[in-house]
Amino acid sequence: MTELDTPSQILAAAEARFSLYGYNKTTMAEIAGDCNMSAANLYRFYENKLDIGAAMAGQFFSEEYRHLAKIVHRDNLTSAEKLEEFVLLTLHHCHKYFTNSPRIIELVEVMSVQKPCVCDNHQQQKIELLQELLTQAQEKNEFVVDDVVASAAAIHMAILTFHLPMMMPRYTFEELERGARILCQTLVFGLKPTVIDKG
Amino acid sequence: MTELDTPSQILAAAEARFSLYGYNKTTMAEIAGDCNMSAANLYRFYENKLDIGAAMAGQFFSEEYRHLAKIVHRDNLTSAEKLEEFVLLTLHHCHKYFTNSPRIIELVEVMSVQKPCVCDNHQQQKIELLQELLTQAQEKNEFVVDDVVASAAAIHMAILTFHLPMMMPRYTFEELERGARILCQTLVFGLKPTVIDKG
DNA sequence: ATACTGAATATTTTATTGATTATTCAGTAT
DNA sequence: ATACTGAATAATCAATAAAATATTCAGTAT
Repeated sequence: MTELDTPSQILAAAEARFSLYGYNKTTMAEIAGDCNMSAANLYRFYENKLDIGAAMAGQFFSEEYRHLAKIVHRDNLTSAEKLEEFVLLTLHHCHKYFTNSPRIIELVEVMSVQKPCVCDNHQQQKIELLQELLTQAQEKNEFVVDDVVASAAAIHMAILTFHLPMMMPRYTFEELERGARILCQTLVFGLKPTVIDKG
Repeated sequence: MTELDTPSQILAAAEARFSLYGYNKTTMAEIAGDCNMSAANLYRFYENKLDIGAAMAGQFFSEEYRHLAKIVHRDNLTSAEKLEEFVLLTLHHCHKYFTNSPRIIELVEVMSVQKPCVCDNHQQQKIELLQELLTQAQEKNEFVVDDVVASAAAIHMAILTFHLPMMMPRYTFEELERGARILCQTLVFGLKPTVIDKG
């Protein structure tokens, strides 16, 4: 068991409290107490409580990011499969935390209002993964993409429903999963019939 | 100038107040005063204040619906053009009210929490228009759609960004419009290259 | 009966206060 | 100097009281 440096120790204590009691109900004094230090000392390592929350949300987001990146970098999937896996993983991640960890959702909601850059960064990273996916697909001649940056942004807008916690209660999980699959199918194959030119 | 019946007169007075001062800041006494009647009398025509708000939101929604229906029923547009017009009109409507009429947005937000059926009905109507669009397209051999109901639901999920007021401040209008166009293009033509089978 | 009102009651909002919590800082220990 | 604390201050939250508002209803006028 390797020793944690003080910032990590603080973050671990905060994570335990935030997960169990929520961001708002956790006090700096409690986090400090768990670390056997005074509340004042926390400020030597984090600017304020919001920064501790941001650090934890950052970890949470980067966990999702690593999974998504893994999908994009796998070499045994077609681009179409990668896109679908990408969207379904996004949905599963969001749905899982929405149903099982209302405390984490609370943290994310606080951040999206009071520290939006944390969420914005995560969204931007996901857009960049989509760009990478499209660029790969372009190179393998699996997709034809005129403007990778613009298309990634558009796809990201389209799959918003599947990573907004507020959308989870509006649909059943099955509806969302079905919608995600059909949307991906449509994005890949299009609504137009495939032209078979026998000439 | 045709005389308004009492319910319409009340609704007109409420509309004026809600538009100018917002739903929450408008009192039943004020609406009644504008109609030269007592507050108690309003209850002979509407169950409560929420119902007056719902009636007004209903008008607001049905205005958008009429415009969208007009697009779906036009006969000089291809299905692809209809889909794009549909999404762009949705975006323009949302953006216009978000930027020019924060009071209307307030009303819609109150309804979405306290009388969600009003908003749900509107969404359902829009989904049905999309179903109609897809059915038409199917008949004209412009689109190939396996399951019209499921596809309409999926497309509706995908274009959510363009009718959620909360999304308006996250992007510039140009970004949203560009995203909407590219998304529609992608939904119609797909990301895959069109197969030209010369066999 | 129908259309309405004024006054009574119930509910919601707003303002006020006290208590809790976040944050700062002067100062102690090493 | 570096790591930390206790106590002071500032900001936020929770409980309450006061005011405003929504809603009901007994009753008046036509």
